[in-house]
Amino acid sequence: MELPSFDQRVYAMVRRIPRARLATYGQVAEAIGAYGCARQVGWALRRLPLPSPVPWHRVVNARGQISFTPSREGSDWIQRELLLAEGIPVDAEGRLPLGRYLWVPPLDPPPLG
DNA sequence: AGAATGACGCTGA
DNA sequence: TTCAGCGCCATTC
Repeated sequence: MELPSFDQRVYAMVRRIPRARLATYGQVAEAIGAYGCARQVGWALRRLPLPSPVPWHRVVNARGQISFTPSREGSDWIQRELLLAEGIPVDAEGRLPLGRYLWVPPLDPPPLG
């Protein structure tokens, strides 16, 4: 068996974000045991072929804002549309009420209860 | 190998 | 609250 790659772990974790909930890059990184690797999470999502079953649009930055950049070639605006479709209000600058929709990541399994 | 880049995050002004 | 600066680290050149 081959250990899951970093990308695979990111995708598996993002898949666990429920509909109409939001997570930050840092949150996802920490949840897969890669604290401090928020940027790598962004790259992993960037490599995701679209469309995808992975709810990548539910991941935003810690400032509660969609990360807009030309390098995304429009996926940032698609992200805004997908979030609106889930009922999450997003203003023209990509800002959203992160606190009200923040996802609670699964905690590390305790050693023995 | 060394430098630049970036879908990030925290701190201080 | 907004903004600049710095730390971060895999990827890319």
